Amino acid sequence: MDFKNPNFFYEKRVLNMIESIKLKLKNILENVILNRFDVSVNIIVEAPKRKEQGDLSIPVFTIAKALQKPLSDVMKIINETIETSPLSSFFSDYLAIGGFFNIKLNSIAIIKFVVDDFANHQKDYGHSLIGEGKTVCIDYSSPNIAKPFSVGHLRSTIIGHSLGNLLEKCGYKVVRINHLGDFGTQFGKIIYAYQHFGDETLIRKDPINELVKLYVEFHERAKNNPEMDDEARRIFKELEQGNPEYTNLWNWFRKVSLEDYMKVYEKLNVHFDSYNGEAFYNDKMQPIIDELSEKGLLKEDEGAMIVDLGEEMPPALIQKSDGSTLYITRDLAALFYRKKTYNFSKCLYVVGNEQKLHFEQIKAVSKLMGYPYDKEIEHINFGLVLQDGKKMSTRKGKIVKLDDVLDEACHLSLVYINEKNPELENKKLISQKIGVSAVVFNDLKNYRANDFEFNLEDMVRFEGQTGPYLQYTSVRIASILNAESFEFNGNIDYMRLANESEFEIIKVISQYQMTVEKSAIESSPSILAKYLLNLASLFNSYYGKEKIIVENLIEKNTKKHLLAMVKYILDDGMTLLGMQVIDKM
RNA sequence: GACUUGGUAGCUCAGCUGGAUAGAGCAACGGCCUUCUAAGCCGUCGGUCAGGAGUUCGAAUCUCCUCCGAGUCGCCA
Repeated sequence: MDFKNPNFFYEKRVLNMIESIKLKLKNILENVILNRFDVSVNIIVEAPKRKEQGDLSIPVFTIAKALQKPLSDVMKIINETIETSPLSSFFSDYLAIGGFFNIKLNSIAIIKFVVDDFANHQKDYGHSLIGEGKTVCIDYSSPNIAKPFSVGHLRSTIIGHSLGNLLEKCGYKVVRINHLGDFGTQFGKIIYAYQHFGDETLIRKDPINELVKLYVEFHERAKNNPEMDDEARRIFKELEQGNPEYTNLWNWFRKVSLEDYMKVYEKLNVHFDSYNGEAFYNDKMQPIIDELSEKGLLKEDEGAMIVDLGEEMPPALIQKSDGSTLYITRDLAALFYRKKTYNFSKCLYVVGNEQKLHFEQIKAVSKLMGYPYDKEIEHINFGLVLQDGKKMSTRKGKIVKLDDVLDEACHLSLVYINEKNPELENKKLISQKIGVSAVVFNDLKNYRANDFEFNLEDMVRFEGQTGPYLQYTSVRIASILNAESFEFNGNIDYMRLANESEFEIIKVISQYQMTVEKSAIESSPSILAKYLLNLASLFNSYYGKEKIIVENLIEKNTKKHLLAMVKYILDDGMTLLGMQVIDKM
């Protein structure tokens, strides 16, 4: 281990400097204790809760207990070990508080590292190599044709989009797949409804909304006429088998729906590599069914074909008693197709909590078939969009269209601009970027698996932990940095950055890469969202008490370096979340 | 009923591989703009971490039980 080598901490850039120090410290202490006492302990090196307590902290209780020695003796051993280790040059002070051995970092060394690291990488600061050479497929958005793009699909869309960005930042090759819900019994229903009580001219005028009306009406009528459901199933089966009349209608419905979705994707700035939906796999299911049959996994039950999954899970229904296929059959076909086409190392499905069982079944079936996909596919579940504590549904006609939500948010941000900065140019365009980003951030800031109460008022509130707060922070910095020319020239006063408020910011900056990796690995954009809020808050606090544009040139330049780093991370982070960056608001 | 998931400040939520005095934002109240964007900053108020038991030097975090909410449980997706 060559701690003196300046490149030591750049190794693969897997860990930032402080994390790296923590890990080395842990290893050194564990080794010393193992060698001296022949006792193996797990030593924790963490950050203390309060900043007066230093930068690193080692709880000594467990070690003392394992060694059966008093705390003070163990403290002494730790102190000696650290003092004689090459790490000591990164530390400036040691404090024993209660049962904790705390360490203050040598801030100058850390600051130099962070600032140099940043200057060397700039545009790809925070970029990681953990995904190099690996491909990840992400199945997200996947709206159901002939249904409006609801706020329910919003979650899948923006979580998936953000995960794609995060994974790319970590070096993965990402394949973004919009697995359109363009097949299934619902099409039998819509076609039935269209043929019995639809109106072509109305649909041409306002396609999506009319199709939704038909769908809703079908369900209302079917309540008292259960034979309509049988008829819809029959129609779908014929569609599956290529009935030309139904296929034409299907094509039409699909086309107009997709045109509608594209408008939303444009607003959200979301894109896909593939729009192969369920229908795409219509001719790719038979080989799967054959293989299941050959492997003796398929059996008949009440006229349907199922795969028995044992005690823990209900059986997977592969083929209905009328011979038509189901969602899971098409998903299996899609899985095999994606593996063959993209050779993914992971395939993520950004789909709601309620489909948990479905993905458990897919894993179980593929495992029974002898494939390792159960380890490669991952259900990125997310919570329901609730309204007044209840799930929103198109069947009951309670529809909240995403388009309306976005418009409302944009409109409100325009109202705010007129209030706060009426002279601003391009108000309309900027208000759209603020409004859409507010909706995106509002969704991503909470842990995805939890339910989500849909509240327009909270969403467009532009105070506190919101998208506009992040944008506003970036804008404030932009207005300083753009006032006169600035570049990273390294002409700075490191001592100044060692002041408490500056060093706090430096430490957070140094955690950016690790935060991005953690967000990507845990598929949790909320981790990054919380981090950005924290960074913005630290900056705003700093901004409130420090003047940046000062007479002293080196002081001014030093502060600008700090601001430029903060701004880069805010902008890069917002982009990763799928928000838009602006320089005036 | 079984399985999954959640219950932390009035509201929205962090924190959960056990660590120090449980944190933010909103709301309420009080300050701060002749000086880099006040969509901001500073401060005050606010908690039996659903309840109980257990493990531990130490529990919001782990285990068990109870209560409450949500989701899922073959011919929808």
